[in-house]
Amino acid sequence: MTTTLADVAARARVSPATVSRVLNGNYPVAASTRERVLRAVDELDYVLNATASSLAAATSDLVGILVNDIADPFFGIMAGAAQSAIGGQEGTGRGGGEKLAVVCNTGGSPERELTYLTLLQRQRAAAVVLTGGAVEDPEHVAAVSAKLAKLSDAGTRVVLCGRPPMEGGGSAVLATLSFDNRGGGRQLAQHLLELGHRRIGYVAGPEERTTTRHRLEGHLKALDAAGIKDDPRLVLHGPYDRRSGYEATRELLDREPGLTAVVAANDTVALGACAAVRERGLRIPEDISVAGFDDLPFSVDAVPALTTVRLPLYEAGAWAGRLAMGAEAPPEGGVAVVRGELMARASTAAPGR
Amino acid sequence: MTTTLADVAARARVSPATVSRVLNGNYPVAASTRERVLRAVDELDYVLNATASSLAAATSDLVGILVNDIADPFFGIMAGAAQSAIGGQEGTGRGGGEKLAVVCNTGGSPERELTYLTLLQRQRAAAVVLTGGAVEDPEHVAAVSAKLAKLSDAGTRVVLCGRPPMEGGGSAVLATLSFDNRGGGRQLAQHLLELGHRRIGYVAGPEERTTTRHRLEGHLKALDAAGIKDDPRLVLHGPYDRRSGYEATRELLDREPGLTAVVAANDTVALGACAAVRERGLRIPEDISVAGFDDLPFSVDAVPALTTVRLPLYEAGAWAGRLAMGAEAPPEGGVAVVRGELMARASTAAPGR
DNA sequence: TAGCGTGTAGAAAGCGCTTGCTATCGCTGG
DNA sequence: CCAGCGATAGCAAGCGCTTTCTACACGCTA
Repeated sequence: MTTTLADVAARARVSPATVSRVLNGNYPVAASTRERVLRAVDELDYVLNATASSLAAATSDLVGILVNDIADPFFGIMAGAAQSAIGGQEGTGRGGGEKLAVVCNTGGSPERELTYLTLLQRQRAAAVVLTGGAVEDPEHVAAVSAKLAKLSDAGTRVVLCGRPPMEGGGSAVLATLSFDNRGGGRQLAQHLLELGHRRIGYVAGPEERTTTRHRLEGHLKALDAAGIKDDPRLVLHGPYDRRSGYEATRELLDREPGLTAVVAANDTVALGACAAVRERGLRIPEDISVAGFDDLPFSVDAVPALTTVRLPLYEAGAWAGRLAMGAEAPPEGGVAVVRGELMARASTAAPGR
Repeated sequence: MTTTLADVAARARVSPATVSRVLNGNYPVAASTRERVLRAVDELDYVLNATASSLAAATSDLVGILVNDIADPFFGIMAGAAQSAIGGQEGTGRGGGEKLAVVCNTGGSPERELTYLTLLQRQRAAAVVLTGGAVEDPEHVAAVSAKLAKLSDAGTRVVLCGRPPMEGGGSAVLATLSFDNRGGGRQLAQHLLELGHRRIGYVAGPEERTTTRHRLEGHLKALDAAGIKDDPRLVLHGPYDRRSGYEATRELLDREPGLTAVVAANDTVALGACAAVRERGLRIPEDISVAGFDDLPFSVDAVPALTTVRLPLYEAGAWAGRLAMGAEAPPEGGVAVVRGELMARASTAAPGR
């Protein structure tokens, strides 16, 4: 059978209570006793039963990190950073302290998001981190809101990372780190406007997500401020993947021969856009400027290096992780806006024709 | 306070045992009673306490998926597929059946791999899936082996996906799905040889990983069979990222002016290689052929479309997921070799000079 | 020398659920 | 007409830990 606390206690000739206290290290135990217990633990190769601990102590060491797309580095970087911040606290944790940070892939599906939240609620998770833009369907928003309230009531710390603050039900959320997507979109558009572009195509993300909407709003606002009126023919929606950028850009190039620049919803989409531009025999940036968003690791390596908005994904993820651990006080008001930084690189230049 | 089974039982005017049986659905309960219970569950918004269930039933609904790099789509796709296969079993699971599939990012670090395995052992995980190449350090191999044996003894199903079979200690492993990396490397090299290439550079992955070694071995074996002797100057090691491909390729181009092809450890690395080639003003494939490995989604979209070896990552991940669920019998002998398929595309052609 | 704080260890009562066994009830067949 | 049986429901004993409260030595002080 599996060895239990009692086995260890018997071998160390102490009571189970003492073993528990040695392992959790939050109660004075004489050095000699401690050592005896530790030796017994080693000899028996004992591993604490986390389910029993959780039940008895009414706490859990599980931390859930929800992501929209686990195959997308945007989420991978944030999730990895959060996981490091959470898991990397102690090295020698014999029994206590160690959290189990796990990432759950919703695939962008609202139902799966709720399913995972319920599953984590069942586990009485210590914390939950929700990353990435939210779906804007009111019904779903309400359902998530209610779920988060329950979790929060049950003592689970809820942190949002790269997601806009919840309207209303925000009291359930410990902290929100939201990206300034609007501002980033604006900066990018302004950059292109300053270079002299006037006909700018925009390949947006999926229609119903907050991230998509905010980036696009920033873009359009900047154009508007420059006196360029919104032209729906120059905006195309699609998933956040390379193919979408490729196809939408071909379409844009067809629709608008006078196009001099394409802004993509993110860097991955931008790479697809580049491919489409090149395929037409057009040069970047001489004929068409291309810009992305996020500044993923490959973007600086692209040829030509991609102009984009740098989001501190790693830093934000790590911050979220620390907040989820309760290792750090939440920002003022519970909400922090994380700004992006324009990275003007070789893929954008003054229009050449 | 949080509502418990007993609260539900009281409201439905039945015993806790009956509520438990309704929720788990593995014992006959009269339809009328069931309905009464279900209504009470709904009214009280009751959520099962998974830690208590696990403790009492000595089973867990946690399934861990370990990956080397969560920001790499190679792992993201496998993990996502496994998670779907595991989580997508039931939709309406009121109480039972639902597994919590979670991914843990080791970052390629052997210590973190072991830490996660211990954490999962503590949770008495139902299953563990290890993905991706293993580190070859004998000490670490032994430690992992021992850990897996413990897990297996405790009833955790252990599945390897995209990882070579464990030597010796394989009895702890329920099933191994290993990629035919050697065969893939060979196919790629043969393809280039048939096109007429003789001076082929190779940008390999990190030195101590099985995946790296196997792909390289296949490559060298094919060259050897064609009478081309191993030239260490044409093989460079580096991490599995774009930058590595970029830098190594610059180096190869410098070292060997007669080079006509570059094979990269994987597609991401290949993209870096392409960038380096283009930067030199060389054309792909006219001047230099480039090939990758994995056939990640972006590879077919690259310009020119990347020649590579397609690994059925999604299928393998889903298979691993089903095995981890115990939903499917393991392959004959516990080991299945998953073969890759050569995708000859536009980035390779006969050498032109 | 009696009285007491201090430092450690143990006893035991749960934590919220599952499940083997028992009890009840309405029928059916000999 | 009653033993016997199938279908349900309840009882109660844990699952392996944590933690409160209690117990026991000491070594002091008054």
